[in-house]
Amino acid sequence: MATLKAVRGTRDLLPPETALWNRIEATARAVFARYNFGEIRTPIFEDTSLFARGVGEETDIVSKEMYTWEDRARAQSEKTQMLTLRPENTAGVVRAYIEHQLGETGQLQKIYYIGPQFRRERPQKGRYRQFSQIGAEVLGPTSAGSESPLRDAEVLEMLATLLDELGIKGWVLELNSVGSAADRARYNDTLRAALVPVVGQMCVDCQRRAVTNPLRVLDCKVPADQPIIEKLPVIADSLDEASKAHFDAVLSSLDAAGVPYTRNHRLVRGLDYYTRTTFEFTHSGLGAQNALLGGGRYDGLSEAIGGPKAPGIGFAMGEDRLVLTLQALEAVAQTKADAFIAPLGENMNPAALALARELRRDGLSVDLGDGSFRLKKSFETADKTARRIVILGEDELQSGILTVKDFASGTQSKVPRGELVAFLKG
RNA sequence: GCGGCUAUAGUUCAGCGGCAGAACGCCUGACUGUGGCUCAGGAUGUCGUGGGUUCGAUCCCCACUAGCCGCCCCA
Repeated sequence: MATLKAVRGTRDLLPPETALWNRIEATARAVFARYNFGEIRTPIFEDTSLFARGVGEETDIVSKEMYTWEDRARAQSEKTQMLTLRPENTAGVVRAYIEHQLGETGQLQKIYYIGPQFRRERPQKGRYRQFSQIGAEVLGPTSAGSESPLRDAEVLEMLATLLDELGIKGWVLELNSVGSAADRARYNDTLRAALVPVVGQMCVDCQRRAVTNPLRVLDCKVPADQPIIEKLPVIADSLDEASKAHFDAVLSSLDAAGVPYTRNHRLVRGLDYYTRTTFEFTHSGLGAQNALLGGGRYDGLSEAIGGPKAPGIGFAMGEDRLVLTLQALEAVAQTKADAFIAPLGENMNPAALALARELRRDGLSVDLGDGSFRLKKSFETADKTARRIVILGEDELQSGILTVKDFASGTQSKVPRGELVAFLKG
């Protein structure tokens, strides 16, 4: 029988790496709490039409990357339903916002999530079919200030803080505005027209993009095409006055807060729902998949899936990519237990468990060996998993004075049982 | 979905059309209640899977699977 393996694009996360995942998540939760965000947990699968309408039928995600299946009907009369493993979480959050009528509170909703997402792409480094995103959304009725550029700036400032606190050195914030839906349509026409005379000199991919999705031409990395792309009209010139003012206000708030950024006229994101501000935080250590996180404003998303007007802004961080970046930046240290208890002889095992229980109750992390181990083996094992070894033999049991050796210093001490906790905590 | 590279011990990797290798790690002992350093010894394995060529394939060929890199796209 063929051995079973994790399916393509999925993987197991093992210790000690999981400690890094936990640290990242704990740091994110702590930062979100300081900005007064609450956590949401939405289902891992949703009605397929949520993503079709929310993310956009024509996007790559919806058109070719979703895990979709027909749910089984339980009775003849029951209609089957198309379900999809969530490829991103913003649509689910907005669905929940609508379903629970959170707009009726009149308050700005500040929500974060941490969880797995699923896209059926070709796996490579930093790209998996099940991957984890940490994201947050700020949305609500216009009267709650959800449309304010201050919200955009605050989210970006929060992200700068979070990446700094995670210890991600060398991140770069790239910012653009894609304007309103009308602005974008106008720019699309402008771009299409500007491409007509030059597209013949460009790469085959660009010739295709010029027809299917002109905005994507801006993403082209072929060196020979760059001079042509440089001369194409930029979207900033197609924005209406309101979108321009919004973007300027975002930038001046970032300047005031001292958050560094670079404007990138060519930053075009692949989800249909983005309006006005779009951004990416990138890191050079990730290779081709260099985006640590991406996000933007989505003023029309709620309405697109049948809800009330609820402008919002949010982002999704690739947790897998944060892990890769941090692993490249620092060695992941194996955490060691405070003590390893080495019973000498199997008849000492019960007393060893009792001692371990005592120490653990006082908050110490304790590994427990086995009386069948020779002392040498206990030492070898202990040195790998703990900072100290506590020897529990007949002598120690009789006298109530335990032998403790510290591996870092090599010093050995005799410690009365009553003082052991204090000694190990010291 | 397309193109390129790769797949051999727990790990990192050599290797060759004719007995399967190294380093590190692991186990045992020198050392009977003392680890690290040292020394002596030991076990590593469907050579990714399936087919083909061949007297004989881990090696050559084909397909598949998986990983990595690039494209597409994205976190």
